[in-house]
Amino acid sequence: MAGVQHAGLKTGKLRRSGAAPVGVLTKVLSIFELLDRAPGGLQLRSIADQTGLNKSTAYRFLAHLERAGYLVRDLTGAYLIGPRLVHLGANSTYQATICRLSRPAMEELWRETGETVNLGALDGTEVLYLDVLESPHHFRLSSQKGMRRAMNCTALGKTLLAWLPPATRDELLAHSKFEKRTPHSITQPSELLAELGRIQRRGYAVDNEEVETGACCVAAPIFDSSGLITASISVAGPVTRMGHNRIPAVAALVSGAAAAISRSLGYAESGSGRSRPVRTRKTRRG
Amino acid sequence: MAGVQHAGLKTGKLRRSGAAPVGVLTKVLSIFELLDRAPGGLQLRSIADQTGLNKSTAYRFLAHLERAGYLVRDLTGAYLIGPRLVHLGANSTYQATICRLSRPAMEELWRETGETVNLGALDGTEVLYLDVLESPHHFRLSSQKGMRRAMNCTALGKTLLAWLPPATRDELLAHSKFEKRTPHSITQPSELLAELGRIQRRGYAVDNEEVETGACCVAAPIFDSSGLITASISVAGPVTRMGHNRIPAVAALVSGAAAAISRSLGYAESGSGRSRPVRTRKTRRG
DNA sequence: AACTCCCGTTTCACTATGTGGGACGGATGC
DNA sequence: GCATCCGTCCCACATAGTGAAACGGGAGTT
Repeated sequence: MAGVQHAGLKTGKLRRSGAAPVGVLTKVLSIFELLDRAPGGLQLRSIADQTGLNKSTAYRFLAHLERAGYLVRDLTGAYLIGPRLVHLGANSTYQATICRLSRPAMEELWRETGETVNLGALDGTEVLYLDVLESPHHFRLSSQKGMRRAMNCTALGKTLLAWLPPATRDELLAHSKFEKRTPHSITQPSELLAELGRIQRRGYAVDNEEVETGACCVAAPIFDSSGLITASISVAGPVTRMGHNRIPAVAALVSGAAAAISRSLGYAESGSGRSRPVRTRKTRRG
Repeated sequence: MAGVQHAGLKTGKLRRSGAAPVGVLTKVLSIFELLDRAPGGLQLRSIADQTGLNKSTAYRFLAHLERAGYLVRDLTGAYLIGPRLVHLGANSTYQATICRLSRPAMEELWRETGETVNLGALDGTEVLYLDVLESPHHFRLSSQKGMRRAMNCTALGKTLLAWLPPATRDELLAHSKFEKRTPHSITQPSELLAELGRIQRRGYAVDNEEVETGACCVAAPIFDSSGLITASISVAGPVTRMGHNRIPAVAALVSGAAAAISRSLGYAESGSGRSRPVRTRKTRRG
């Protein structure tokens, strides 16, 4: 016990969701995240130091987690993320979760624009259409769930590429093939890279008759709680209804929907606080 | 203090960690595992019911986990495994962990047999060599880390196939091609299936000049804490040193090493405990 | 509208539970 | 030999977690 420390932040009542946090949980999650950042594993001592937990407390947690198969130890005694933790999300494909969480926003977008709404994610070197809501118009762009398309000529694909970490993106581009479906399709790598830069600066992607002559498409990125792009949402319609002057308005709606989905995935736009110290219990009378 | 006072056994020799379990952890992990088995998500009420937790308690945990990004909620309020949980093990590839944990057992096996020791895992439709310790003999079987081979003609591959869940195995076999590297290689699916049955009954796999004429290989399966096969370990040498009469002895050593690695991965051979009820705190009178 | 039922959320007094300083014993290194 | 450092274990203490009950609000029924 090192005296009273009120020195820390005295952020008043910033708590947005009601229930009080559980101390044990805060501590255990901080261990998870510490270990996630340490591929080589960590010893009890350094875990205790880096999380600010008491050595006994950390030990109790680690021992419990090890017995449960969530952590493993190597011969030096270092703790590593274990099999049970790695496989946790494996059953319910995460894509199904994204699909389900996106539904409300997709439906709202569908109502607002009256056009076909698509949800897509990266799958291998292609875009996989996770979900589609078709426009009620007779003249519409028809897609279907489960369909795949090349990255280079769709707004969904270009969006996914634009926000991918550079290293991942470059490796992906090296292995993917560029389709030329219309005269507008971008097939030059250098040209595509320039386009990705424009997209990122602008905040959304436009497919101007690049996949189908007469078709126009506007897409925005969806991020998860770790800040990585996990999916992309788009509105697609004939150029007759999606003229140049309508695109900014549609883009605003698509971006709004994408932001809403990101939020429900736990994405907090104020990309902040990497390492927050764990508050340990303090005796009341210091 | 009800319950845990003596923490059970006083066996100093067994490396079982003796720290008393943490109630909150037990409860939270039971929520994780419940949600992992429910791809469609679960409501607060049914989570509380199925884990035996009090509704308030479950709520507090769920709210905290949601705020931390470990869980997400769909519009009906159902809780789902969230992005942070899915990506937890993603940084340190799990294969690196297996490698590290296997080292001691591999080195012991290497000392005991004096032959080349291989560690392999399934990667796509092939065997990926995760680690290799080469025999000190001048006449030896040389392999290297990162190498890939077809499943059908290696002891490692046959082992991985033999213990795979049948559905996974069948799908895999349908998409993989069979190499015929020597006259002994098994290329008939029906013949391979029969061999897999023999392997599973026997407990280990033998490659008798199926990948290289004059080479012999003995492999055993490695399981993780969920009971799934995650890797395979083998000893490889020239038939001149690995004669038929030496194979049972080598197989015993390989199986021992495999079992040791499985144990360090959290595998408990007494395949039990699917659903244990969570012990909740009892009201005072009991 | 008014009533009912069923959830999720919040509250609050109580005490069982997690806590952490300290002790023990085994490695490793001067 | 002595000095460190580490993981493990112990135990009295008081705080943090607990859960019954109350609250609030949406959906269905009359």
